[in-house]
Amino acid sequence: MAPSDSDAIFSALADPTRRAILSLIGEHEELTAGEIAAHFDSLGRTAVSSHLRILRLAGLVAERRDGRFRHYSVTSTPADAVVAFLTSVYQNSLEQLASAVQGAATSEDIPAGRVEERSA
Amino acid sequence: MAPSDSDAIFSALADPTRRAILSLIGEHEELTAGEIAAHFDSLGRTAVSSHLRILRLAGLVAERRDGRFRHYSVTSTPADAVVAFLTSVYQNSLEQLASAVQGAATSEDIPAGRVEERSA
DNA sequence: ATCATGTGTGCGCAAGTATTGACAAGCAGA
DNA sequence: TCTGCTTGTCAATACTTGCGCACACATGAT
Repeated sequence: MAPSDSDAIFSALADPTRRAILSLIGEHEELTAGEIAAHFDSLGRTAVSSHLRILRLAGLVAERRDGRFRHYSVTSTPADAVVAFLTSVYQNSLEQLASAVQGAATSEDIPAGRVEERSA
Repeated sequence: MAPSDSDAIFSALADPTRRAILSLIGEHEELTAGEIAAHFDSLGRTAVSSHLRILRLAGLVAERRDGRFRHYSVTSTPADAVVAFLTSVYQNSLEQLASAVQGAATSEDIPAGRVEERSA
């Protein structure tokens, strides 16, 4: 199964910048590469593009081409691989995981606690 | 106290060998470093030890010293950082995430472990 | 044609990984 | 006690991977 390669997903998630990009996209519905690059102007466009490419190859984001723009959005399925791994390891703490997810899922789409990324 | 550094956790989870070690420990309650190294005899003891050290520093495993043995077990809380990130990104697909977790949470049988953070 | 958006490529630098050799800690036997 | 053996880690080395940057190219709008 190509879309859910655990290795690619976890590797992609390993980089804090990529997690920040993912969070940023998650906040909005769609974001262009330029918008993303503008948020991390400490990084060059090529760096952001590279991260986007890795995220895309891992199946974490989807690309929609609109003219010369490329809109990126988060995909819904990749979390499966992460959850699958978590369930295989943290069987004992799954209740907490389930409650955490449920607590967030019951509220429709409130901006759940922003994940605190590296505070450089 | 830093509630499990997201960066360290995701970095630790990035390596497939470490994920395999984590899964292996998760299957059993406790495993000694030698037991783990025996499972990956393609790796040397030092390599396994390094991975264990990284997992320990990330708070993913706990170490219990028993004579000259060191028993490793998975901790119960580290999933928090992963869940926090997942909820912040995949808000729209949380229902599916919740169902996936619930489906796997039905089989819990292990008493909760204790979180023992060892800082060097 | 000109400019803007976004990506691919090559290079340099940094971080991580596996191996070898050696060391500290602990148990068993004489 | 001391010696021998096992467990597990530390130190140093070499190899591989990955990130970020500068330049150039492809695509699309004016």
